[in-house]
Amino acid sequence: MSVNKVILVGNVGKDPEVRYLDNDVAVANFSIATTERGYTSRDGQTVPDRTEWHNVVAWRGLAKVVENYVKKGTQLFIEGKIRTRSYDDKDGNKRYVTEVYADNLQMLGRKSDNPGSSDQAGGAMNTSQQPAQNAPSPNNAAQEDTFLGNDESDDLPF
Amino acid sequence: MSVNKVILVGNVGKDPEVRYLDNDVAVANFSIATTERGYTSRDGQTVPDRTEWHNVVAWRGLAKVVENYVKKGTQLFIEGKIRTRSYDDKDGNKRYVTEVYADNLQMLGRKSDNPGSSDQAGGAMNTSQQPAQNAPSPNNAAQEDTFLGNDESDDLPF
Amino acid sequence: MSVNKVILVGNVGKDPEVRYLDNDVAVANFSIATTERGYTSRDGQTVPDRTEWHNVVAWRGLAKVVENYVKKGTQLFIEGKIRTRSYDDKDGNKRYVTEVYADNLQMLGRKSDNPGSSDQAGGAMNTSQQPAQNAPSPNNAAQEDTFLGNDESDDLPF
Amino acid sequence: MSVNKVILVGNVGKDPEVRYLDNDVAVANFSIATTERGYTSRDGQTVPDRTEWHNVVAWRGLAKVVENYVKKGTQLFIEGKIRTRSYDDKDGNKRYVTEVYADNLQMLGRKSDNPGSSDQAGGAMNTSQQPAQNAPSPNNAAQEDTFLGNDESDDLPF
DNA sequence: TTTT
DNA sequence: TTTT
Repeated sequence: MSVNKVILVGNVGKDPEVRYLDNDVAVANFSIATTERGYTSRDGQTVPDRTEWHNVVAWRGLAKVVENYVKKGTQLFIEGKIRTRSYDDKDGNKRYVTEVYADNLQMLGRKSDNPGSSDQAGGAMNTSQQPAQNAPSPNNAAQEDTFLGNDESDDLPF
Repeated sequence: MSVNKVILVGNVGKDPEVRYLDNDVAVANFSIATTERGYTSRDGQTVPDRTEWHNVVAWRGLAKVVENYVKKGTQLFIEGKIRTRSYDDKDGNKRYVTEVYADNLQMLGRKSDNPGSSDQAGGAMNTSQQPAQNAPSPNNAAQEDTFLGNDESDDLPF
Repeated sequence: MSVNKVILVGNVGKDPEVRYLDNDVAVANFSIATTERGYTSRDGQTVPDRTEWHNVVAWRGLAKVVENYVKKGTQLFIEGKIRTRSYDDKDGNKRYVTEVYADNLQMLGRKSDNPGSSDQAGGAMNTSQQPAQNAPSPNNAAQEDTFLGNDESDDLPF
Repeated sequence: MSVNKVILVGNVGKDPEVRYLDNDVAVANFSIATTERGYTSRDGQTVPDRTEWHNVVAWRGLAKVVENYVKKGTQLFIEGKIRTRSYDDKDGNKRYVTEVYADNLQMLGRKSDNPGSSDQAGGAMNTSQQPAQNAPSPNNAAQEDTFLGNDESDDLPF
C-alpha cells in the first residue's frame, strides 16, 4: 500500500568503499551528485546551479559490480529507495542520515567510457528485476554491442 | 545498459479478465485510464481533458491479486515496463499492440474503498522489490501498522 | 546531465503545517510514511515490516492544495526530488536533513475519501507537467502549440 | 487524479527525423531500444534477451536538442508519458500506435561521447522543470507567481 | 567529492 | 471502458 522509489542519474564523487561482512556479504557505499541547472528569472534574479549529493548503499551482487566497475567520475543510473537510519554520534547524540538504497544500477555511457570494464562491466545488476535468482551470466557478452544485434529492427512496428 | 519503466496511477475501466494457462500460471488483462487535465491557454485556446487507456498485463501472483481484488473502477498504482507484441489479425496482417507489463501493483484508496478486500487485499504484490532489504534498525514504533496488508509474494513472469 | 527523482505513495502522518512567507508564498511541510512489507526468508529469518518517514516540502500552489485538502491519514502520490539542507543546531553543530521537494502531488482514493474536496480538490497540482498538452490529433499541426505554455518555472527554494 | 509516466534509458536506433510545422514548431521522431537481459532459469529454460523499441516524440525545444545532438547510437535518458494515437491505414482501417511523448531528455555518457555538443549540448532540455524559459504560466492561478524571487531562501521551513 |  |  505504498511506494518509495528513487531514480538518479549522476556522477560518482569518489571511488566507492566496499567491504565484506562476516558472512561474505558485500556492501558498497558511495555518493553521487546530481545538478540542477541554475537560471536567471524574468526579474533578473540569478539562481545558481544546485548540486545535490546522494549517499548510496548497495548490497551483495550490486556491491560487487560497484567494487569492480564504479569509480570516481562514473556516470550511473540508480533505482532504489530512500532510507533514513539513525546512529549515535561521538557525543551520544542521535543522528540521522538518509541514504539511497540501490535496487538497480546501470553504468551509463559508452564502453569506451568505462575502460576498466569488461563486457560485464557496462552491464547492469538488478536486485529486483532479476527474473531468475541464480542469474547465470551476470551481464554478459550480448551486452557489449548493447545495440547492434537487433535485427528485429526490420520487422518493427511502423 | 537500459531502463524501461512505466508508472501509472489510474482507474480500471472494466472488470479484469483473468485466465489460467495449462501450467496453472495466471494471467490478467485489464485497461486503466489516466487523464491529463485540459486547460485554456493564454491565447484563449481550449485544450480538453485527454484520457489515455493503457492495456495492462499481470502474471502469476499479481494476476491473482487482480483476480481477487481489482474490478471496474478500482484505482491502482502500477509499476511495470512497456512491451509491444505483434499478432496477425483476421486478414493475416501483422498488427502491433503495446501493453504495460506489470511488475508491481498497488491498490489505492482507503480500505473502505476496497470492500471485498481483506487486509492483504489492500496490499501490494511486487515482482521486483522482493526480499531486498537488509538494514536492521526498524525505524520507529509509531508507524507500525501504518498500512496493513501487504504480503508480498513476488513472483515472476516467464 | 543528471536526474533526481522521487516517487512516493503513502499516508500523511499528521496534519501538515502551512505557513506564508512575507511575500505571500505558501510553504507546506508534512511527513508521509511508506512501508515495506516484512517477510520470512527461506532460512526462517523473519524480517519485520519497515516504515520509512519522508519529510516533504511543497511550495506555492502545491502548498495551498496541501493546506486545503491534505490532512493526517491522507493517501498521497508525490513526485519530487531529494534535497538535503543543513542547519546549525542549538549547540552550533551543523546538522543535515533530507527532504523530498514536491513537484507534483496527487490525492489518492475515491472522492468519498476526500470529503472536503471539490472536484479540483481531489485533483492534482503540478509544478512541472502543468499545461502539458492534450491535443488528440495525431502528431501534427493541431498539436503545434502543444507546448507553449509551459514554461514552468515554479519552484525552488533556497 | 492520475499519473502516466515513462522512464527510458536506451540507445537511439537511427538518426532522428525532425521537421518544422508551419508555425515553426519543431517535432522530432525517433526510436530507442531498451534491452532486458535474458537468463537461464533453474529448470534449464533459456530466456533470450528481449529488445523493445520505443517510438519517441519530442516537441519544440526538446525537438531542437534532438535535431542538434541526438543521432543513431546516442544513449538517452527520457522521461515522458505514454500516448496512443490512431490513424487510418492505406486500406481505411483504423490503426493505433503507441508513442512515448518526451517531457525531459538527457544525453548520457561523457562529453567525449557527444562530440558535437557544446556545454549546453550535453545538457538537458526539459519541457517541464525548466524554470527559466520565460513564457508565463498559462495554466492556473496557483502557479502564477510560480517563480519570482526566491528570497524565501531565508525564511525557509524549520 | 562528481559532472557539464 | 474508468475516474474527477
